[in-house]
Amino acid sequence: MYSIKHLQYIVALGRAGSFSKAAHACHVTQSTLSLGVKELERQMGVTLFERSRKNIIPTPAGARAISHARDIVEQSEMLKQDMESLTNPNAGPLRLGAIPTIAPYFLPQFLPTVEREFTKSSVQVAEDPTNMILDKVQSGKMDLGVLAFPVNTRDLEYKILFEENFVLVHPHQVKFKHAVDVESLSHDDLLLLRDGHCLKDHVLSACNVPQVQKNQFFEADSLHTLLAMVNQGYGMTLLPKMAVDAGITKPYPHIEIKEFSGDVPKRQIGLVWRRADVRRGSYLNLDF
Amino acid sequence: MYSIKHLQYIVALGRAGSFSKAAHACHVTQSTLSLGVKELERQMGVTLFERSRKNIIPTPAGARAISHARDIVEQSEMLKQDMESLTNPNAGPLRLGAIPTIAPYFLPQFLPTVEREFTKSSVQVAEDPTNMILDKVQSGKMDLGVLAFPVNTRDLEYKILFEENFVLVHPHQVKFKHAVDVESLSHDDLLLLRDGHCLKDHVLSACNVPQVQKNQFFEADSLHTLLAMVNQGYGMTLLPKMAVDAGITKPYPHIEIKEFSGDVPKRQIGLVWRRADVRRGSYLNLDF
DNA sequence: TTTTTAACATTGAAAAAATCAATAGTAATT
DNA sequence: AATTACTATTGATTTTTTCAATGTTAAAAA
Repeated sequence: MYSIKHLQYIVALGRAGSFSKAAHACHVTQSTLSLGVKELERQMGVTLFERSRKNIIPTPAGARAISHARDIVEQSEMLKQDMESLTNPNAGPLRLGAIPTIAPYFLPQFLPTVEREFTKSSVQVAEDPTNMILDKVQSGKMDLGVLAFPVNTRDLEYKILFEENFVLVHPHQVKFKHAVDVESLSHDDLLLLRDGHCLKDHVLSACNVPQVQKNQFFEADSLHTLLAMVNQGYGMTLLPKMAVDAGITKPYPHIEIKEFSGDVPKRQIGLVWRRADVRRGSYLNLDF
Repeated sequence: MYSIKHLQYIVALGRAGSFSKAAHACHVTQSTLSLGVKELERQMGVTLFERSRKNIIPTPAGARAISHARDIVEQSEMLKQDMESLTNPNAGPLRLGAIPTIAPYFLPQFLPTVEREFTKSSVQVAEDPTNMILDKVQSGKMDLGVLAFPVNTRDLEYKILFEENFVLVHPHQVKFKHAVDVESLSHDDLLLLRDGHCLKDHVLSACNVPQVQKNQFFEADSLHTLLAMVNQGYGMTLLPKMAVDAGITKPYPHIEIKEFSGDVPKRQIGLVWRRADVRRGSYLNLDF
């Protein structure tokens, strides 16, 4: 493989038309440049320059080589500049992923914080289910995941940002006289998301229902579907308070919200990333 | 300056996702590749890869670097291939120049010979006066010149191809009873090309006219102008026989051609090139 | 837990390459 | 014939590259 230094030599020699001048331009001695050019000619198996006392003229092959060499040297300069602009490890795009039951309500509030920490980065956001996020972060296709905990983070590092309370969402006609307690809820009336959504697991766990016991027929794929069902009186569900605060229940007139008393069911929202990520320190700085 | 070899290492590492696999792909040991990548990171002042046992993932800067590196390595491969296709020194364009009083009549016959010798080259032809050709050949802007001799070839090498006789071109009304002799010509009736055309010098020299003596009023810039004047009866001129054979006098009805007897005036046609030109050997092969 | 395995990092020695200063050689010029 | 202005070559020195062997570490297996 050729040496970029040698390629610089022939570019300079083509420009200067003299070994000594070219050597001076390259800040090396004439013998060094002579040897460098000779070595390139040996490697290429081609004479690159006609030598005479008067002037040094590229052969046809030399002219081609110089033109290639110019490109290569230029690209190498660009690479150098590019790297200089990236000495801050926080430079470069930050690929962020969040689960669907968090993204719409949490990200609008959280992104400004992220952008404050990553001023040199463009933030790219993707919405994916928990396992997809874990896969992508682990494989390097994504940098930072926003997840609901508890979750098995495999060998990723994580940080809890805050706790998120659940609230009860029930149809108008169902009446609760006083405060509601998790224990008093009928498990059979619970409407839940489809398998794979971590919200389902977290709700079941919050209500102390063993995963195996529940085998319900109805499975929604989004909170809106869930709410529409509640609105029709088919049952009730637990929602993250944050989603309710964001107004997700507004379109459903027959719905009522009730906060839990006593042992409030909750889940945690947090971040995951690769332990070895160069931006690890900045992830740890992120708070909410 | 970065080493292309090292750039190959990071491309391979980005592809393989493992130091040992990348090292194997590059036919070096793992430690060599590790050191190479480390050295690049030192030179760039940036961490290029997240290292962990599981997988090696490019940092944002690393991804940029790899993309540049791929380009550079690829260009270097192209350069190598290009040079391999040019190991024959006769490859590459052959830039040929001929003087205007030769080009139209001689080149059509001569070019096939040239192309037989330079099968790997495209031949580029330019028409220039003698001194321009000498300048261009000397400075490397042109490779091979076709000139009329004698001429001062400076430090260029040359080769005579053949001798070219002059013929007399005179108006119809001027009668020559027998054979014409150079000595018998009236110098005052000679029509000549403008200064700078070597044909003028050669004709004058062929007719034994000292350069200083002639100070004529009329100076043409092409053979056609000259012939038109002869056709009108303004005088006579000498033309290369080759031009006449090519039919240059056909359009002029009042013109007559007469070959010289005795000491026929003539000039030589030949080639010039730089002594150091890699294709010198092939130039010497050219014959006519 | 302990062992094993499969990585990457580090080390030290040896080989290869790059560099320079000095010198030789060579056309062209004085 | 001497001088000048080049490029080529040489030999010593320094730097770089490379490898084999070893160290280290985290995950997987026993």
